[in-house]
Amino acid sequence: MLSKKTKYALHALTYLGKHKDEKTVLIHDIAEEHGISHKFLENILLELKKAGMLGSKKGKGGGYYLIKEPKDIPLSKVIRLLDGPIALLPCVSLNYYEPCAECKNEALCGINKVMIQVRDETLKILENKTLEDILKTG
Amino acid sequence: MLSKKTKYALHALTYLGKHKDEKTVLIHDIAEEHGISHKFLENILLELKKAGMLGSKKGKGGGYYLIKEPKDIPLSKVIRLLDGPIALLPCVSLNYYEPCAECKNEALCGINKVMIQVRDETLKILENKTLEDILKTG
DNA sequence: CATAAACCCTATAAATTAAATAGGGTTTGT
DNA sequence: ACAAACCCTATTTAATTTATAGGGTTTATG
Repeated sequence: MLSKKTKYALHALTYLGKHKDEKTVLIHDIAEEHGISHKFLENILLELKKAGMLGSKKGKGGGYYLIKEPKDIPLSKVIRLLDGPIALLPCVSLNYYEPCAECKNEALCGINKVMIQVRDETLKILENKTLEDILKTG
Repeated sequence: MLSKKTKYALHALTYLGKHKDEKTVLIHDIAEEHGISHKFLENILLELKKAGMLGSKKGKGGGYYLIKEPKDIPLSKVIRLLDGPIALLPCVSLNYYEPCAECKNEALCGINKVMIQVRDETLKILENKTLEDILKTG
């Protein structure tokens, strides 16, 4: 399951996508709309900003805004950023690889092999679903 | 990512699959092979047994054994049993449904809609990969 | 140019979940 | 009878997630 961080991030991105015509959107408004803690959401928006998905404007009248087209924000990117690996095991993660302690020889491990296949097929799904899909479906 | 419980369960099932010709296999042997705590693994094997994937024989000379064909043990079943939902959000889980607190109207939620699609495609993968795939690939 | 609005940043605390341990009970082959 | 091995439940520990706290910096506006 996705963490609340990722879930909140998706809600925030959706909110920003729906208010694309406005210059900026306040943290406060997103937090209130979904009943999320303002401060918790703030941390999440900062991470999204650092990752290059959002822009922001400081000072009075400031706020956040999307700096990418919704179709260019795949779920895989949001999930990786806030939740970490998409792979089911560390030994098959592309971005967060670590060997598995209980596995003596990865090259001979059938679990490893199958999980690589699962990872590749899962990635196909999560790289193809984007914020645009969320916006048009909602 | 999968919990250690699920990972250990997969290793145990794989071990049992590889030793299908022997009548029973000891917890101890599986635990030692993979450097897993005997007691922790014991709890996992009990769960697998209650779920109907394993049989066991008590007393001296006893142990565990597979009671299903490896092809009839899909990853989805093992993951659901030990890790819970496969869906990425509680509001789209088939087996562990719960509404999302931050979502006012599920019927109008684009995140919900997209996650249903992700769930269905993910299930296709995890229901089709079975212990047999692990055994033949290893 | 003072003020208030709003984002920026880091650290810490609280809550929850996962992982491991403990300790005995029951069954069964020899 | 005895020891090997599974069975069961509860508790403890560790790790992670979630949330809070507290100030810092920037900027529009009157």
